[in-house]
Amino acid sequence: MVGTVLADMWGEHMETKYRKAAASSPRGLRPLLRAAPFGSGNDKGMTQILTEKQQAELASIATEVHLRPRATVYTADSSAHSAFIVKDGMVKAFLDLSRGSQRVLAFLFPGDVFGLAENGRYVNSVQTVTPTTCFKIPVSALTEMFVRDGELELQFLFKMTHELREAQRQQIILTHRDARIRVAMFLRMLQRRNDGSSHIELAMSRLDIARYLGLSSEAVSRATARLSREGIVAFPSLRVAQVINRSEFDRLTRAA
Amino acid sequence: MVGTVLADMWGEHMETKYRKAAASSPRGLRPLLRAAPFGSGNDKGMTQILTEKQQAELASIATEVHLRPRATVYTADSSAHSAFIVKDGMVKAFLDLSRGSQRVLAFLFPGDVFGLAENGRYVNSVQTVTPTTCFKIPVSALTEMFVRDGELELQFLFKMTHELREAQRQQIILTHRDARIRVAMFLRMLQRRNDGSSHIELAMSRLDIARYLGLSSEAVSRATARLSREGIVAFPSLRVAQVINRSEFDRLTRAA
DNA sequence: CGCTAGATTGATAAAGGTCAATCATTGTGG
DNA sequence: CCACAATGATTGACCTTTATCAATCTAGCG
Repeated sequence: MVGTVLADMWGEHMETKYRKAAASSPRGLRPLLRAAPFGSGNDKGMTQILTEKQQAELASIATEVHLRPRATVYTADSSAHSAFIVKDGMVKAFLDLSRGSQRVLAFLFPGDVFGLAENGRYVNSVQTVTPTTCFKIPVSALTEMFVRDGELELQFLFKMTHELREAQRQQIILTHRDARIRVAMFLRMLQRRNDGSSHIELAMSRLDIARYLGLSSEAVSRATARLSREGIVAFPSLRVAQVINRSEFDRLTRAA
Repeated sequence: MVGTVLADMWGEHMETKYRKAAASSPRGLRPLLRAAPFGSGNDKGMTQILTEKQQAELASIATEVHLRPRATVYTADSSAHSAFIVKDGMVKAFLDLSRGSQRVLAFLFPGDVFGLAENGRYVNSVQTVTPTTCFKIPVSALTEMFVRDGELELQFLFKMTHELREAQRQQIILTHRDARIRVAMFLRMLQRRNDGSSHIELAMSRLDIARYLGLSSEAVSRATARLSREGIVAFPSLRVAQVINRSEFDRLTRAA
């Protein structure tokens, strides 16, 4: 039954490749989680929070899934059997609203978790944006492991708390009327995701950015054009942003 | 040290009353959590998810805190030592932005958790709206308990996942341009919180609603006036809403 | 090298923000 | 108990900004 459902979603045209995660080389292919703990650790900000042992534990019940761009991982309301951790690439969580419009709720990067359902149903849909590798973990095995290993479970609690913060930051962005500010804050979010460099890779389309920021794609275009014209952010190509005027950029995005 | 910080926030003018939760009568005074589990339970939707034993465990490390309206529970960026569960009443989580404006991120009702920090700092501020009783739980004791009792921890994982969904629903609301729809969706959210009755109690001010919906208070006024004029929702008093035209109300709020 | 989906730019109209004034409600003090 | 003060809510006028529609341009990709 599970196989049937998965076959529907990851049909033959997807060219997905499965592999036991545990069978991989011990280091690079294990699940990682990016989040911040409750208490005050030595280092501030997000870091990898799993121990080697926890990674190995997870790997023992995880499967690696390789997906090409724009592949559907799952759709909202479908029966939920697995959770996922992004290993490499980028996916978007979204909902299709009534009249064909789409709202992007989150972009998920390596170390992010998605697919933790409610009442056995996924609450939103997830599609890949770039070529993506995910760890796929049966929810039943995961919850069993949680009960046995409270430390591992705690890492997931940190992670979900962290994702809640991200969603709340997104709320802040969405309440700003000015499209220029929304786009700038969005770029700052991507910047934080990476190393904080002024060079920002935009893996998603302008339309997906618009869907994420609650704007029309035209408004996003005009906002980027204006940021460029004002010498705050340069866009050397469609998929690259470069912060030019750091202080002005900070001023724009320092609304919170 | 903890006492010092708390004294700053809950000073003598607050008239707060402390009481060991465990010393209370066994039933009604224990912490409850409202959320949905990952898997498919028998009943859909939110329910109380803690067992009697788990409630007792929590109660053993919790303190009851009574707060009057508009009392500050904690402020953003302050040192975080305790998490909270709303027992009775209602609080708001918010952030004060640069030029005096305020964004309300969430309203928290009985069974909701707040105060799970990141890196030892609260990420937003929390104030009571109505007279409120909270269970106050030291984070250190809570995390220790988590490691011992994976089942209890799992309930908190459910809860935080559920709060993430709430935040994402809020994102959907915020992306709608029409103020009337935002207000209607907000009312529907409150409706779901309670028993789903067409009679909706509004504990918060219009201004707080505006801050939550990313609107001006004028826009909220106009939206409620229009809903009333159109015979969709009646407002018999400032703090009560009554859904009149159910089908039209559903149509407006059935954007997702 | 042309094709197609995505991105940009322009013009128009609708909707909410803002400023200002009035009304209502709550809480206080006489 | 009432009057008044103060805060919150509502309404109106005007203005800014974005959604929308439409046309053009660009970048990948076969």
